[in-house]
Amino acid sequence: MSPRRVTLADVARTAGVSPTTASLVLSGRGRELRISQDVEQRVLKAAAELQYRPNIVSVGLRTGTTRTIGFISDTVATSRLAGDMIKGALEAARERGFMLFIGETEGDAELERLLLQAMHDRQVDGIILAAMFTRTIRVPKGVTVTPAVLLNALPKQPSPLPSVIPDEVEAGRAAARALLDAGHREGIYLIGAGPGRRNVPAGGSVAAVERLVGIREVLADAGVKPAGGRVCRDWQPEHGLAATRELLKKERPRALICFNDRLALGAYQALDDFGLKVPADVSVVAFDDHPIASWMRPRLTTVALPHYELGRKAVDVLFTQIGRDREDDGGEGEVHRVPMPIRLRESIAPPAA
Amino acid sequence: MSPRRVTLADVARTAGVSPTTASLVLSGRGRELRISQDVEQRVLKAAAELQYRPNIVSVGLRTGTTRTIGFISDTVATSRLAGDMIKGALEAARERGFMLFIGETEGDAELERLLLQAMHDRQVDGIILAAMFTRTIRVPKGVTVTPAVLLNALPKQPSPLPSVIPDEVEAGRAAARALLDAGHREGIYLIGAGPGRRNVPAGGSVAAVERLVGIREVLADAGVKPAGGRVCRDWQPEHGLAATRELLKKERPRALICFNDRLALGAYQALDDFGLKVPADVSVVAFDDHPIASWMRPRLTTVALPHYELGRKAVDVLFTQIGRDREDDGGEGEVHRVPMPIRLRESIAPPAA
DNA sequence: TCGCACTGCTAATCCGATTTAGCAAACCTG
DNA sequence: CAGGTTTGCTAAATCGGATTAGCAGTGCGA
Repeated sequence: MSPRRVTLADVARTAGVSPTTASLVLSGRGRELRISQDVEQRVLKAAAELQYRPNIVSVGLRTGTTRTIGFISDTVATSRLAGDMIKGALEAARERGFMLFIGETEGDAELERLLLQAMHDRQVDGIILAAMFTRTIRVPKGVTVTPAVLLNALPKQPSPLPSVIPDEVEAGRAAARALLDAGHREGIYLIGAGPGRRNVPAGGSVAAVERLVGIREVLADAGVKPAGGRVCRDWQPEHGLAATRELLKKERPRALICFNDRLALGAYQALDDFGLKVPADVSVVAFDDHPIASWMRPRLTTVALPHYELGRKAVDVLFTQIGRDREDDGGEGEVHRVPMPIRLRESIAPPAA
Repeated sequence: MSPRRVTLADVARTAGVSPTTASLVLSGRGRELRISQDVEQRVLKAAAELQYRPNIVSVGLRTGTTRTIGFISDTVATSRLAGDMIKGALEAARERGFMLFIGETEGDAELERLLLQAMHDRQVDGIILAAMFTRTIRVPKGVTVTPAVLLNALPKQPSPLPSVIPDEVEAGRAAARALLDAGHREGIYLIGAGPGRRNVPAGGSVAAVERLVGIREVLADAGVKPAGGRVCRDWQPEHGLAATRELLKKERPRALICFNDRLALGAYQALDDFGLKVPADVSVVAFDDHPIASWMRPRLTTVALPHYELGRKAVDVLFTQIGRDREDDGGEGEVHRVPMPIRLRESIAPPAA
């Protein structure tokens, strides 16, 4: 062990005052409690010289606040997306002098319970419950004893917890608008879900439902109707490949709205198989802004999931919860929607004449 | 706030004993200190009924151990790779009842200092210093006051800290062996580094150096010499594309060893441009097992970076450090090498006759 | 019957801060 | 100059456990 941490008592001793006085000065309440300028200076000087830093564990025991928040997600590692959420949360927390505990449940309710316990045992000041893919989740009981926020998730049952989610409806609108802006009116097909409002994959994906709503709304407003669509059970490249191949056997699309970038990757392959060029023959727009989107040739225009911003926002919302005097815990939690910016790249062109 | 946490005093009261006795029983030292069976049972029963859980903050203050470890990396979010490392560390820690603080320095030494401070202030029991890309790092002073481990990194200056890194040399051997096993002897080109021992990109990438060593060793042992190689300044798809195009203008390779999967993605594109088929015309093997490796067509054979295992191993090593009585802190830190498994997929075939 | 060892438990202290209650000295005030 | 107020600081309690020192009560031998 190093030469032992410097404690408040050490500071008090070198300043020649009592620990009480030292504490008062260092917590900024010295003026208020009539500590003289002289003593104040001595304490400050001693603290600086000794490089005193309060022991947060001790403060935590006494005051109950540990300047720590718990971040529990269903999956951290599956994609870089979660990493960005964590990063956003991390930075927002750090700016306030807070640290993050992280935990991963892998969808296991028992593990979730254990993690929540472990965090409560460490007296976290608040908890962020994050989902990798936007979806509704069952809010575990025992979360509400502490300020908490749902991140990228909505409560399955009514709950007072606030949520932070991407604005998927607006994202759908943006994708559709991008095609309309390029002049597309016909031959617009959807890959992954649609064309009907109900044509969504099972599993309660919020993204599928809301993106579809936004797309249909903008198209309808422009008097355009999607020429067709394929629901994909899962949104992996192979499904995009299969669905697009299927489509190309019978139809000749002018534009594809793929429900995520991985589907679009498969769609590119299928288009290539049929000798169709992106974007000259077929325009493609997708969602997520996964790293592959900028590796694909031509680079894919896509509506980005703002993971970093979601993480930051969750911390912001959590802090307003912490700040609040938790009287008003009745009612439904607010839902905060974070904008999804469109990344215009090379996969959209005006329809060939 | 919930109905207040149950404390040891509560347990003692309902069991009708002193807090001391309750503490003794619950810490398992009851037998040793001659607490009667009867009392022991009463305490246990009371604890179970009240669902008592010790307040770790309090224990931390008294004993100095918080069942918490700090995980500081240069980048969390840039790739899913870090996510897997964190996941491995997370699970290994959880199995021992430990939680993880995470922090991200983004290469900023000042931020690193602040994070280390923040973690020390919270009395972490140990620290993992992780790098995203295997490399040598300057060990910040002040780390050694606590048990610590370098993850995916080697100390730049001599240091007593142990390191956990992927076994890149063996990975290089495995990649070369895979080609030899398929019957390749000629026209083997390296993309990203090589062919000479010194032909590595600037920046001190451990991966470049060690993979190259392993590749050259196995090839040399088989009496084979690489037909050529291209150093790529950065290992992104566009560099792989450019380097491979350059190569194909003059040469007709039979096999490519790409120094990572993203280079291989570019190489695939270049090969396609020249009308060459993988693996019929050219076999390709790479490193990392990035998610794209299994999305590429044909699916890429690659030597996997064992991020998950690296994370686990770092925690294991850290615990032996924590367990140790830190007398023997002289000498160099041990280096633990984690095997990199090869993922055989579809991108290697015997050379055409 | 006294002293001693042992058994079984508890009182008191400590970890490092915050916070409440209060005390001595200086200063007024009439 | 006694009595009250202010000023400026400190003692002591507290948070929730772990740990050390020690205290009754019993049994046993001399």
